[in-house]
Amino acid sequence: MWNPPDPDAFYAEVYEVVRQIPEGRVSTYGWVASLIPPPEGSDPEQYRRLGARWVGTALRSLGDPSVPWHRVINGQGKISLPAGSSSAQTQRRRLQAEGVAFGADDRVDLSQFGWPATDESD
DNA sequence: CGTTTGACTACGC
DNA sequence: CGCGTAGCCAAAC
Repeated sequence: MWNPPDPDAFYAEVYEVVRQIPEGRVSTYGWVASLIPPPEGSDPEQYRRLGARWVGTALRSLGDPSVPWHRVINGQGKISLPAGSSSAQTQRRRLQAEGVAFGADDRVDLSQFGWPATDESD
């Protein structure tokens, strides 16, 4: 089982990865967790699932404006924050300002705006 | 210091 | 494809 030796370090890596998200692109909690170097002996699948929560927890108490947290959404390609919340509206507006298109369900096409891009050559 | 919740995700129905 | 449940662990109360 994955036991984070340094939670602070994990959060720092989360912020680092989030900062690496280019403008006009979005990523998911699971992806961010996957991008972070997982400890040896831990299953990537398990790691991704668990990491997603730590990523969210890390961003929840995040107070660093230099981290583009608004580019981080859930695996459904939607803003995890409650629709109507000031944070959610700010996040969506910021993404739209960067060129990220939202669907009818307020969903973002990860195949197009998702980062890191897999299908797109980038 | 014990209890509850949570910026998630996968699986079952 | 939507809702409910299970799992994980740290932060908030």
